[in-house]
Amino acid sequence: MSKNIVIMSNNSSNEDDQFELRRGPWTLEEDNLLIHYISTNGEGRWNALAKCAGLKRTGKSCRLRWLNYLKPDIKRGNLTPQEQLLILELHSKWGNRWSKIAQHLPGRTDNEIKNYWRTRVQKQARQLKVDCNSKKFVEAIKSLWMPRLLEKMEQSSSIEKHNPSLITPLINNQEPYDKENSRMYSTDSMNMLKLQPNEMTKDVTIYNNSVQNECYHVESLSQQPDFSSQEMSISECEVAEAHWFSDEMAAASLWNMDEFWQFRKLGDIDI
DNA sequence: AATCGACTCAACCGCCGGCAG
DNA sequence: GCTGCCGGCGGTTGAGTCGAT
Repeated sequence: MSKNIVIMSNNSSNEDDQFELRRGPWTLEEDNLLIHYISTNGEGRWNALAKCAGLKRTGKSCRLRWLNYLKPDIKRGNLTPQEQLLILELHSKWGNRWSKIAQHLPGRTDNEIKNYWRTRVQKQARQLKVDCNSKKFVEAIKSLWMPRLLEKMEQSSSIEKHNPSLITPLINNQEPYDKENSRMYSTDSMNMLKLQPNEMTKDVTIYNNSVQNECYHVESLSQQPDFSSQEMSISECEVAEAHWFSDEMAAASLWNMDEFWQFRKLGDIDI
């Protein structure tokens, strides 16, 4: 028997109560069944839905497939800088509360955000030999990576002003803000101004952050710092981070924004 | 062209809380 | 109050893909 089929039983001798339960990847036919059923009957009551729709899947599996893949408003493709920034912001606030974070990224699922965090963010933490939940890593994010994302956002909005057609519609569709107070999230430590949602793609008043004026002498640096030492102060950490940023191997995989880290210019960050 | 390792992400698993009986 | 069911959530897995050698 295929490992993707499980015989389910409720301990009854009645053969009608036994059925094959499918597992693994969904077929197009199953997708169509689920979509069609939900479009006519709505979602919810997933176990009953699975049976009524004629799907040999658990209710959980149906729910997951619908919420993470089939739902019409699911947004596909890479996370925008805005979305990445928001994830970093919200994660520093709430930790691994993926569903809560996902509520503030329309069209993005908790699963997607979780995967992003595990594959992109945690990878960087591993390379730095630092716990991704540590204060040092959070500081590195806030003092270096978030500003980079903001710069990219500003760059995008600047390009948009001159040639709006170049900007992906995804950016314009973002509503990354707290619905309760209709203000975009911001990082106090970055002195970033609070923005109205519709300001996201307009001129962004960029934070006051020393990183902007940081001098990276990249040619003289080759070693990745060891962030694991608990004695290292935050300021030392920042210096070490600046050194680490010169490591193209490490930098190239940051946030899936490879082009970000190809700078080799002394005294400036050449995006 | 073949192999191998790293990476991605859809899907599953286990746990927990809410709720109805 | 107890029990069982269900939905939701976070953690984990593994098949598929891609790039390097």
